[in-house]
Amino acid sequence: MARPKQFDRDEALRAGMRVFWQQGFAATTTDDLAKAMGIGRQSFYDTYGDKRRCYLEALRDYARTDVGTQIDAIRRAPSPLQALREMMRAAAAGSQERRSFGCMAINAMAEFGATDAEIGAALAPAAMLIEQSIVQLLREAKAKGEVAPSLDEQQAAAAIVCTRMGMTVGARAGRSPESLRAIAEFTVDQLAAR
Amino acid sequence: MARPKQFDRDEALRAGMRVFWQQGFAATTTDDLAKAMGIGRQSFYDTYGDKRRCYLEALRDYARTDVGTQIDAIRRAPSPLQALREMMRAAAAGSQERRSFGCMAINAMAEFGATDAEIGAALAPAAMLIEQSIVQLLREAKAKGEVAPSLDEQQAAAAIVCTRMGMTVGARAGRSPESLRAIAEFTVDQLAAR
DNA sequence: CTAGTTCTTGACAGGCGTGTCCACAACGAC
DNA sequence: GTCGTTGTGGACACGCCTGTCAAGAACTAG
Repeated sequence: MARPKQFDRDEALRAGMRVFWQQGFAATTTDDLAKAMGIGRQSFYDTYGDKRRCYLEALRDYARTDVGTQIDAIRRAPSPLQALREMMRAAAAGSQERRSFGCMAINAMAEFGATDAEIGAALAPAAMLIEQSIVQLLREAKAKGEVAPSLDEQQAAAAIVCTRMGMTVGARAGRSPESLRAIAEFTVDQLAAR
Repeated sequence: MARPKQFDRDEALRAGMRVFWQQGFAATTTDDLAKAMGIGRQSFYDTYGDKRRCYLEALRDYARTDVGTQIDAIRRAPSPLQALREMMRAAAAGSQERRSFGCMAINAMAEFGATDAEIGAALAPAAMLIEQSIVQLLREAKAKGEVAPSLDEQQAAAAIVCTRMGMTVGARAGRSPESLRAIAEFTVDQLAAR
């Protein structure tokens, strides 16, 4: 063994993640990253490989954390529909700054489209998991009579995911938290059984 | 008068627009643009100023055209709800390639967020117009009894806009046209009076 | 046909960004 | 304390990208 790193690898990665998240991949320079991470150029390359690998690692980490947070929130909710409501409300919550970041995964989709296989592979599992969780939630909601028995869970889940994505893009573009909140309530109310 | 330009200004701009649209601002080089436009470097700078101005001009043109197309489609529809349906279906239509482009305005929001005032100003009117058109559509739908009288048009319109944005991002990320189509139908069916 | 203006083409300057090299410093093991 | 190993900081090479320059070609007006 020899000299240990003077910074925490994961902590620095999270700092870099925020820069990528806000600015996107192409607009971010390695200088931006090293500065934000509080480390030197060489340490950056030694630790993360290069800009792209660092981005991919940050993106994977983001996706994992983000999904984890959402799944946790679902578990804590008292009922399936309430879980859904919290999930939608979350897109309207947080500080102005936090909302202006949007979602790193969505920003990545917009920046790269489906052209980049590695990035697609980093995002697909998370997207799948979220959507499947919502399907599951809707099944339970149906069993409890919280939504109409005729509801197609797959379709509904896909639509909800899209609405949430759109809310996040809207948040990044500056849509007001009141409006976002109203959208969240409206979307869930629409699902509620009548 | 002297030597006229050997290319059509608007046509070349549209070619450049497609490059920006697909790759985003930061990832596009002036060489990419000139090549795609079929013009020389100097002609590019003479005609459009610089990269950023060209982007702004393309974005404004995109927004205007896109809004125009959607408004036209609304006018042609036989009923308000049908107009809405067509609008949502449109996000699922087109070739694989076309869908993989997503929407340039949404890509711009994701790339720049609300930080860039000029870009925000280029997008805001179009976003407003679309959303207001949907509000109007919903009012008419309500008058005709196509949707429930209790519907809040503002909230509903905002939610629909978000869903549509999310569909477009999904399309860019590779979501299947069948799934997109199903989301479109589901969203409009949810609105229909019961 | 001539003159004046504008477009076009290729080259180029300057700056920025990425990734590497190297010398030195710091640390752990013995 | 010494040695071997590993992190750090500064400098640097190289390429790419943006925006400009200059010279020549093309066109219109008169």
